[in-house]
Amino acid sequence: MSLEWKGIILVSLSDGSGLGDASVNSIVAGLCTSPRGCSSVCATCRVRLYAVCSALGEDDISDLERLAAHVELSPRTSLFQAGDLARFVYTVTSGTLRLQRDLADGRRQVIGFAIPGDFIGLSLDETYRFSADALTTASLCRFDRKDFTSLSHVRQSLLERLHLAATHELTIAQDHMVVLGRRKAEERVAAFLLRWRERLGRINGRSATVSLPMSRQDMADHLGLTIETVSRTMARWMRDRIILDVPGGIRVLDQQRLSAILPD
Amino acid sequence: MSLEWKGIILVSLSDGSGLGDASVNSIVAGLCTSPRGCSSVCATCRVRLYAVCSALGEDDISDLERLAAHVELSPRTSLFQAGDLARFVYTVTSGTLRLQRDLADGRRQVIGFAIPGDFIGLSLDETYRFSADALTTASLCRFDRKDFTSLSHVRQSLLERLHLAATHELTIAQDHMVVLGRRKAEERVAAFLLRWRERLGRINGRSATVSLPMSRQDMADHLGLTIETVSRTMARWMRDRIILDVPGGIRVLDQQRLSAILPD
DNA sequence: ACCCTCGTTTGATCCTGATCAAGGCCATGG
DNA sequence: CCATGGCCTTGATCAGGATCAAACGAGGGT
Repeated sequence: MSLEWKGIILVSLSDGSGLGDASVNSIVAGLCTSPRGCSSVCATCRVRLYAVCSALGEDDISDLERLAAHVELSPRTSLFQAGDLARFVYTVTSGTLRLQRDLADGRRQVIGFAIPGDFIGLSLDETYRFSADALTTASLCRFDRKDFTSLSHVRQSLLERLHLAATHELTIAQDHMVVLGRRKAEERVAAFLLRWRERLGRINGRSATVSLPMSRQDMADHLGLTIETVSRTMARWMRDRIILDVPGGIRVLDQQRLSAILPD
Repeated sequence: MSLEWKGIILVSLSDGSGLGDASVNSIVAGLCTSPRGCSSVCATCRVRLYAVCSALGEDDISDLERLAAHVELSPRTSLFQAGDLARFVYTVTSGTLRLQRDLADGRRQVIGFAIPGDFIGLSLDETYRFSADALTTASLCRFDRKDFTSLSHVRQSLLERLHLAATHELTIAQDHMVVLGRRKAEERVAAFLLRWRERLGRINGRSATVSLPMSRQDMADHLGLTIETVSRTMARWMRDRIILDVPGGIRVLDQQRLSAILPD
């Protein structure tokens, strides 16, 4: 199977994301022979302390850096498709991606959304079990899966951090099972908004304004609902002044009532 | 919080499970000072090659064995409850357990079922996020969580195997999200039967007869359905000669048609 | 300005699976 | 022997959310 990188911009666009020249450097990191020169990339990385990379200190980070390639995606482009040969693993450094599985008849399940600091590509299989698509402009650190695995054998702290990430993902997945299996429509939407806000808060700082880079359809496919149900639910909350419609997201006006929708 | 071990039989009952005297020895494994004496326990363990223990060879297994305590549960007894202090991790050696989360208003989500070889207790939290209850008589190897973690720092292969288990669990959880989010009632039941059969086949050998130690209610709570829907669906399949009712389970008569229910 | 398109909202109706209710089966114990 | 209770099955009815349908509104292109 050929690995086509549809829509990937391999050269950083200096789009004001703050990475700027560092991103350009990172593209050639795999070829970089100067330890001093390479270290500037991870040194300026905004997610370094949240991502699996945090496992490695100043002294060891260059081992990882040598393996890293920088990837930029434009909105609506695919990082990989379910079934593709799983050659790479990724750390998201900016933007939001959608992870989904598709059934033969067109039904979709959005497994989750990946945001800065998230690790993508945990898999036992030789192929990816889901597709990953950029919802916004997104940048990622790309590692060859084999190299990354090898390094994790040498630097045990990296393996520990990887295991932590997997366990964390598992917890999230199990939480979501409860939502999908036993929550009513309104509760599902509330659960999503509250958790999404919480997640964003952990990287951006807590805010009443919650950006929603995904479409209503994406939310519906994540929550096992239809787009109409999601739309109606949120419209009702807007009438009730629980949330406010803002461009690119919503603002939580009444956290109390929103939380109260979710019996726990 | 006090740790009450409701219903746990600490002494093996020699119930014909094949562990017999070895189980009795394992209870005192934590105190055992003779390497020769202790090693007999893991040496005769039927799940050793499937479980996380497989990470350790003949030479290192005694390290793990020294930490192990053997636990037996009678049917309908609890191993731990959601919210309990997570002091231990477990490997199932025989029997079936039900893992579930409960909502305040009585709704339940069965996260999954644990069978021989499965590892229970992966968690970031200080407390368990779900309850674990025995459906049948069950035996488990119990490890102090701290000790187990420490050992995994020393014996890297154990950490690797643990990470493998977590990743495997994650894959299963994500598969189940698709079932809960996008499958119709009939497809959910079919998906469950087929996967359960597959799982049992991996440890017992493939068979048309599938034992179902869980109740209809458990299946319903696993699949996000009601007991009536599960019952009606299986009753229809029995009329259609797709499956046959046998005590304690079912027999698959027509694998073809059962698989065909699941568009993939 | 116009029309497209795409995502979203809103309304009307339908249907799958939930809920309510009753009865069957079988093990246990008096 | 029958009473009890747990679990399962089956039937009747209901309703939450899906489906069908139409209109809206914000870009973007001509």
